[in-house]
Amino acid sequence: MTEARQSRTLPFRKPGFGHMKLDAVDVRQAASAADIVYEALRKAIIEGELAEGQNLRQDQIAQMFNTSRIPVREALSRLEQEGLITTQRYKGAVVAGLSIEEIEEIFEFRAMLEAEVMRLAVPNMDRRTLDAARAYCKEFGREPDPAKWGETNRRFHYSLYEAARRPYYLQIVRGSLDRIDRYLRAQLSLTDGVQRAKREHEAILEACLAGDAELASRLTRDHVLDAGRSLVVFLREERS
Amino acid sequence: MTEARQSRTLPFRKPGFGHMKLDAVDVRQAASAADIVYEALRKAIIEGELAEGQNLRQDQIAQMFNTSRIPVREALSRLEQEGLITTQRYKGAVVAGLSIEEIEEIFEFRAMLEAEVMRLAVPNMDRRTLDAARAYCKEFGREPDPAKWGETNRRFHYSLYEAARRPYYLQIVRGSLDRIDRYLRAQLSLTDGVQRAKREHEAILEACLAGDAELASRLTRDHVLDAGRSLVVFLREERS
DNA sequence: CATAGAAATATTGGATCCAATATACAATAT
DNA sequence: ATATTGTATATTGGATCCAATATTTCTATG
Repeated sequence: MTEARQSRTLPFRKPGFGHMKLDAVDVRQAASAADIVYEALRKAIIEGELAEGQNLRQDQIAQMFNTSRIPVREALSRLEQEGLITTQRYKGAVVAGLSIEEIEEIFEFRAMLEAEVMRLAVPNMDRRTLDAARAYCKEFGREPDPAKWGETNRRFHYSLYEAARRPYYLQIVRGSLDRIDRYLRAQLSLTDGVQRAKREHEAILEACLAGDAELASRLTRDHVLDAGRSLVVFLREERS
Repeated sequence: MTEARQSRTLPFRKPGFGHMKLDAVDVRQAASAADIVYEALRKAIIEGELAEGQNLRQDQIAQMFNTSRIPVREALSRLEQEGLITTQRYKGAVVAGLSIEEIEEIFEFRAMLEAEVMRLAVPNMDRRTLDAARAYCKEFGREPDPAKWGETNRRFHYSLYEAARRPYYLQIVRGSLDRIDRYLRAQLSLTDGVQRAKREHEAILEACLAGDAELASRLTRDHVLDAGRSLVVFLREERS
């Protein structure tokens, strides 16, 4: 709910009201019912709370949110556009599953994309960015709860990527990460992935601190590819 | 309409009916009203028939398609997810405009992405792909109607990119191209862009025929960056 | 008992209706 | 005249209703 509103809330300051110390919120961008349902479903799918193949009944979801099916349908159509669910006419929506080939392709894509974003980011990294990244890196290393690894992992990477100042790139990063986040979380939880991820994060951070864009980029690429390979091994085992 | 249905139609063949030569369509995936509205609006926006900032009244659109506002709203929410329109609660939707900075960023992104796709595609190009690409290349060179340049341009590039056999990459290519296609069309029509594009297409095709992935990739990158630079010059002139 | 067909039920897609909000414009006050 | 308030209209967001389709259950029949 808060998240939904935040996602539509921009810094807001109408001119001529400087004297009114009224921490005002731009009401025009308050979250609609559809926004709330969309954010909640997206989160649940990304975090793996809804299993792939799980049916999403409009009526049931509407009742859970105390609303009608209309906002639910709008949320579902957005999720489908994003690739997180698939729908069949008159049959309904299910949480999208990915084949191993699709997962491999998305990891390959992410490796390329995030390496490039990192290359663009390093030259813009200031003290504050690096401090924040260091904090998130430590947080990831210390986090004992596997359920939170996905989230802290994402925060660490984003804190660095933001320095690239490329909103469009980041939007694509978000989309591609959304699609495979569930699997990544499973891999972190169920293998030795965290130890390795931790070491790789530290190496990436080091390269950023040293201002070595080329190295940071290459390490990011390898980091993503490593996770992908490890995940694919894991899935081939699981799915056979 | 046809396009809408196509986008949901996958190769379909029920077993046990091999003798029935009845080019059957999977009715389950027939286009819904929302699909039709979505495809039509998307096409109109991409081709620049709807000017940026143009507002999209639900009722008006619904009447144009002889339907109610419900499918229109679903189409609009998909378009917003894709970034082709922006909406404000209780105020409605308008065709999204891009700042010059945003346009530059998307071109930079495309240059990276399409160069990579080309690198991956070249090793898989067979005779048929190359013949098709050659035909599209000629078609682009011969096309006298500026309104069709955008379309033929896209066909040429896609025919090569498809060899990469990377559906996810292609989906992202489509999304990024959708966002700036309008401007690209304007640039092709209103500058000497076509002549240059034609030469560059031929060079790219040559590299593909020679099987030189690295060269084809670099030429693709430069091709996109050239178009972007030329467009930005044009827009800075126009918008000042 | 197994199975094909029919009836009943559930679910989605779309139309219509109502409420919330925005916009345009008139009325009023300073 | 200008600014502010109130009112009418337009538009969107959401609820409810109906039609189209899918799924399940029941029944008849071999």
